[in-house]
Amino acid sequence: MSTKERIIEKTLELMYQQGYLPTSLGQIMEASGVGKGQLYYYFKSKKDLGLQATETLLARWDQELIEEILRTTKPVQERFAEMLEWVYNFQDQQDSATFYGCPVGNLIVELAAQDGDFRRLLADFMNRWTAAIAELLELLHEDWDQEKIHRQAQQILARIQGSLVLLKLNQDLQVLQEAIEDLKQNYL
Amino acid sequence: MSTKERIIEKTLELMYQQGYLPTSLGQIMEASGVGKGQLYYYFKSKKDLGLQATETLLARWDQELIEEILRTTKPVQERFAEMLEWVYNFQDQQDSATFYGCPVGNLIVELAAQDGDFRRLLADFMNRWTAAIAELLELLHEDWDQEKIHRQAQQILARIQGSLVLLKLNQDLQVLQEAIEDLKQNYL
Amino acid sequence: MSTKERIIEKTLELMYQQGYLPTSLGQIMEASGVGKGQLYYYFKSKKDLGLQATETLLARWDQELIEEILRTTKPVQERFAEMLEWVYNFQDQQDSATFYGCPVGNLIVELAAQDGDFRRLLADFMNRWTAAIAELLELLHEDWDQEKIHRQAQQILARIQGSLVLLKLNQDLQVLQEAIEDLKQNYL
Amino acid sequence: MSTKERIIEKTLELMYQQGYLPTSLGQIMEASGVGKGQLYYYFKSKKDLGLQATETLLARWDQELIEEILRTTKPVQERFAEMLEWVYNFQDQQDSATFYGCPVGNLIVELAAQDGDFRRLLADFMNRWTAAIAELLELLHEDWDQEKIHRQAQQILARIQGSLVLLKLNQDLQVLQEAIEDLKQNYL
DNA sequence: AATGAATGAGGGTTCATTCAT
DNA sequence: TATGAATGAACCCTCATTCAT
Repeated sequence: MSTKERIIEKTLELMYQQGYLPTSLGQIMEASGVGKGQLYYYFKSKKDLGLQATETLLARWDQELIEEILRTTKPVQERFAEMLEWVYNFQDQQDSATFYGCPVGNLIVELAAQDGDFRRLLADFMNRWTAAIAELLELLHEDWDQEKIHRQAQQILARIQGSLVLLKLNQDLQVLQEAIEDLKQNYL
Repeated sequence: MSTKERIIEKTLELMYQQGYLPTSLGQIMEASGVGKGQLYYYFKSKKDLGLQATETLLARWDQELIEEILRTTKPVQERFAEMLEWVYNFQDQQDSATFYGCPVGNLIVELAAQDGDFRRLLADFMNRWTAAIAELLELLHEDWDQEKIHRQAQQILARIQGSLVLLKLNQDLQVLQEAIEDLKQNYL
Repeated sequence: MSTKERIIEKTLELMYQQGYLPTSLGQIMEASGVGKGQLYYYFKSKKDLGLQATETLLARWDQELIEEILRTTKPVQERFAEMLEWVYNFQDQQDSATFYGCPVGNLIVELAAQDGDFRRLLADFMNRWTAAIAELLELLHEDWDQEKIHRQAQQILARIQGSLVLLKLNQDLQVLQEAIEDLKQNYL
Repeated sequence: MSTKERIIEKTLELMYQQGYLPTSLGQIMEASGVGKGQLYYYFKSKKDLGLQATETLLARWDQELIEEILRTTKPVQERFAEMLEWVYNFQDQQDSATFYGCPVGNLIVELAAQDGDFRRLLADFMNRWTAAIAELLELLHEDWDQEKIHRQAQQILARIQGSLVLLKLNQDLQVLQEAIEDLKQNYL
C-alpha cells in the first residue's frame, strides 16, 4: 500500500471514529507513520485530504454496496435482504468495542450544513444509493408510480440512518436489527 | 434573563448550528456579550457548560414535547399527530436559511461514541421520549405486547431521526413530510 | 511600561534590524518575555502588530522630528541643520555595531510595493515630513513657487534616504556626513 | 536558454518583486517549471541560488550600464545623461503595473546588514559604479581633487537610490524625473 | 541531468484554562 | 459578581533541505 493510500486509510478510520473536524493532522501523521511535511506533499490542505478520503469511502461503497449487491442479477428480494445484511454486518464486524454509527451519516450530520463541498459529495452518493433502491422497488411494486418509488426509497434510507443514530446512542445492535426486520416485512 | 441563562441560550444556539466541539468559548463570549472570567464563574469548564446547555434543552423538550403534547388527556391519535407536527414545525420555524437537523440527534452523532456524560444525558432523554410514545402505542394497539410496543416506539424515533439526517443533507423538508405521513398511516 | 508597550518596543527593534516579514512572532515573544498566546490578546494578527508598531514609530517621529525640530520658532537655518543632525545622530547613537539604515526607508523598500496598508502609513508620514521641510524652504527661498518648493523638499528626502541606503551598504557614516554637508551648502 | 539560466531568470524576477527572503524555492520551481531535485542539482542551497542570481544581475549591469554607457568614447555629458536615462527607462519599461524600485537597492536594504556575502557582492558592484561615475566627474570638473570626485560620485548614487525609494513609496515617476533633472543641472 | 518522496523545524494562529484584582 | 491579563499546548500549514533512484 502506497504512502498516500496509507494516509487516506488512517484518515478514514479516524474520521469515522472522531469526525472530520476533531481529527487532527497530527493524529493522522502519527497513525500513518509519516513525517510532518509529507501530508502536504500528497494533499494541499486538511480539507483536500478529508474530501479525498470521503471520496475513497464513497467509491468503495459504490462498488461493494451498489454494484455488487444492489445491481446484480440476483432475485430482487435477495438483493434487498443482502443490502440490509451488509449494513448490519458493517456494524457487527467492527473490531472496535464501540459502535460509531454510519460513516456517511456521521459526516452528513457533522458537515452538511456547514460545508458545501462535503455536502455535495455525500448528497451525490446518497442519491445514487436511493436510485439503486428505487430500481429494486420498481420491480417489487409494479403498481407504484415513479414518485412513490423514489419517496419510499428515501424512507428506507431514512430508517436505516435513524437506526444507526440510535445504535450509536445505545451502543446496542438491537434497534438496527429490528429496523431491518421491519423493513423486510414492509417492503418484501 | 440572567447572565447565566443568556450564556446557556447562546451556547445552545451555537451548538445546534456548529456542534459542541467546534463551538469555541470565544464565540460564546462574543455572542452573549460576556467576559472571559464570567464563563468560568458560572461554569467550571467548557464541558460543564455544554452539559448544562444540553440539560436545559432536554428539560425544555421534556416539557414542550413529552408533557404538553404526549401526556395530555387529548385523544391518542391527536397526540401522536401533534408530536409529528411539533417535530416538523421545529424545522419549519427556524429563522435560519439552513436546516441544521435535530439538536439532539446532532449531539448523539457528535458525542455519543466519545463521551459518556453526554451520552447518558441524551440516552436518558431518548428513553423518556420512547416511553412516552410507547404509552400511546399501548392505547392504540391493545394486542401488542410490551416488547413489541417498546420496539415500535424506537422505530418511530429512528424514522424521525433518519428523516432529519436526510433533511440536513438535502436541505429540503420533503423527506421529513413524507416520513410523517407514512408514520401516521402506519401507526394510526 | 505595559506589556503591550513592551511588545511594540521589541517589535520595533526587531523590525528595524531584520525587516517585518523575517521577524517571527516567536522572536518577539522571546524578546519581550511574553507567553505564546499573549500576542493575540493584544493584537489580532502579526500584521496588526506590525502596523501598530509602525504607527508608534511614526508618531514618535512626528513628535521628535516634525514638531520638536522642524516646527519650532527657532531660526529657519537652525531648524534645517537640526533635522540633518537628528538624522545623523539617530545612526550614530545606535548601540548596535551594525548600521541598519532608516527604519522608515527599510519598511518602504520591504513593503510599499506589496502591502497597501503599510504603504499608506509610510506615505502619509513621508508627506508630513515633506510638508514640514517645504515650510522651511518657503522661508528660505522666497522666490520659489509652491511646486518648486514641494519638489525640492522631496529631493532633500530622497538624498537623505539614499545616503542611508549607502550607509547600510558600506557600514560607514561618511556618505551620510557628506550628504548632510552638501545639503546645507545647497539649501542654506 | 538552459535550465539553469531559466531558473536564475525567474529567481531574479521574483527577488526583484518580493525580495530574497520572501521568495520561496517553491515559487521558483513553479515559475521556472522545474522539479525539486533540479534546483539542488544546479545550486547547493537557496542562498547559493540567490547569490548566483545576484551575480548574474550585477554582471548584466556591469555590461549594460558601466561598459556600454559610462565607459564609451562618447562625450562625457552624453554619457552622464544616458546613465540617468537608463535608470529612468528601467523603471518606465517595466511591464508590471507596480514600481518595485531598484533591484540592487532593494537587496542592499534587505540583506546588507544581515549577510556579508550578499553585502560584498552588492558593495563591489556599487564601487564599480561609483568609480565609473568618478571617471566622468574627473573629466567634467578638472579642479576637483580625487577625494571630492569620489564623494560626489557617491552623492550622485545616493540621490538616484533615494529617488527610487520614493518612487516605490509613491508609485509615481515624478520624483525620479525631478532628481534626474536636478542631477543634470548640478553636475553638467 | 532529472525525478519524486521524505524529513523536521518553524511559521502564524486559536484554544481552553487560570490567575490576580 | 465581574474583569482583563497571562499561559502553554496544539492547531494547520510552509519551508529549505536530503535521499533514493
